[in-house]
Amino acid sequence: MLNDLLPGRKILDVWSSYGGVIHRGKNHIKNKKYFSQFRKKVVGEKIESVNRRGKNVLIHLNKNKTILVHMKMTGHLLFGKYQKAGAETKKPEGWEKEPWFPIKNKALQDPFNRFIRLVFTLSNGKHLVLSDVRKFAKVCLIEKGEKTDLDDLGPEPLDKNFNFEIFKTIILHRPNSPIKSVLMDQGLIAGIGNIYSDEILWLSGIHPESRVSKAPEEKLKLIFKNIKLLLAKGIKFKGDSTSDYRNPDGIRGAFQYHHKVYQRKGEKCLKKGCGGKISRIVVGGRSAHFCDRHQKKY
DNA sequence: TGCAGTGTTGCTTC
DNA sequence: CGAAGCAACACTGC
Repeated sequence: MLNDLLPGRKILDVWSSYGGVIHRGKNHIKNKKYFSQFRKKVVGEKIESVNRRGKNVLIHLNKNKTILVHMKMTGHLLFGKYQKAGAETKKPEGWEKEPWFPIKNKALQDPFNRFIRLVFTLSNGKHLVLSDVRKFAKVCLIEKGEKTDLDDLGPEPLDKNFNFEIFKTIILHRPNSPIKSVLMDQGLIAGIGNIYSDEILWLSGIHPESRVSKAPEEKLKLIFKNIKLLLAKGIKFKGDSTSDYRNPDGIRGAFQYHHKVYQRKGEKCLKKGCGGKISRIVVGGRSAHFCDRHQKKY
């Protein structure tokens, strides 16, 4: 979607609401002065293309520079016409926390889009903004040859070359770990988060705490198949807006309407004829939802 | 009212 | 090496 909107536009200016939204190098190093360095390097550049690696959005500029955006829990990128409040301008109600607000666009005026921490002013009167309630999101500039977080990511699960044998080899590097933690380890496989791991394991009929090496081959095959299936479904429905996530046009994704287990604690299992109930436990520090009947623990 | 919970990840400690 | 616990942060819902 951003790849339809951004390429060809020039970055005219960058604004941020707090020092620290811009990070540098590997491992999340924060420093207020990085913002001015970042701004100097990207202003005047033209956006060539946009793509994704794992959970990172990559905005490629000319001269071998790439802006990396990781939205973490509550970040989302929005695109449209925005205005910065001044002495004369009046903001919509509820938008007092940050100075930027969208002009004449109902979807962008969604209350979950209020937390505008970073603004790229683009050519032709449009803006790319980052809304992020919890301020976990991270943005950094990658210059050619620099080491980045991307170097540590596992393969893309939707890549045609990512086959069952590769999957099996990768996850068996952590034979005694719970399967859910392994699926969510970005260094093993890139891009699977908490919601998708729960949904993958429900569909595969395997308990989130199952040890990788104990799971039978046919279960691993099922998990492999369902990773591809559910990530593709997530993309098809334009993401999951259980919480605050919005698409670049400000509109909700629809994957939340297709949850079978995530956040269904205490409700009936939706698998035909199962009759089980959904439980919630903590695995690897994250909430894990599963059916107490048809998800087998190995 | 207080506290658990939250599309995530990195650091510290053991 | 790996696992657990905590930290970053702000808000919602029970």
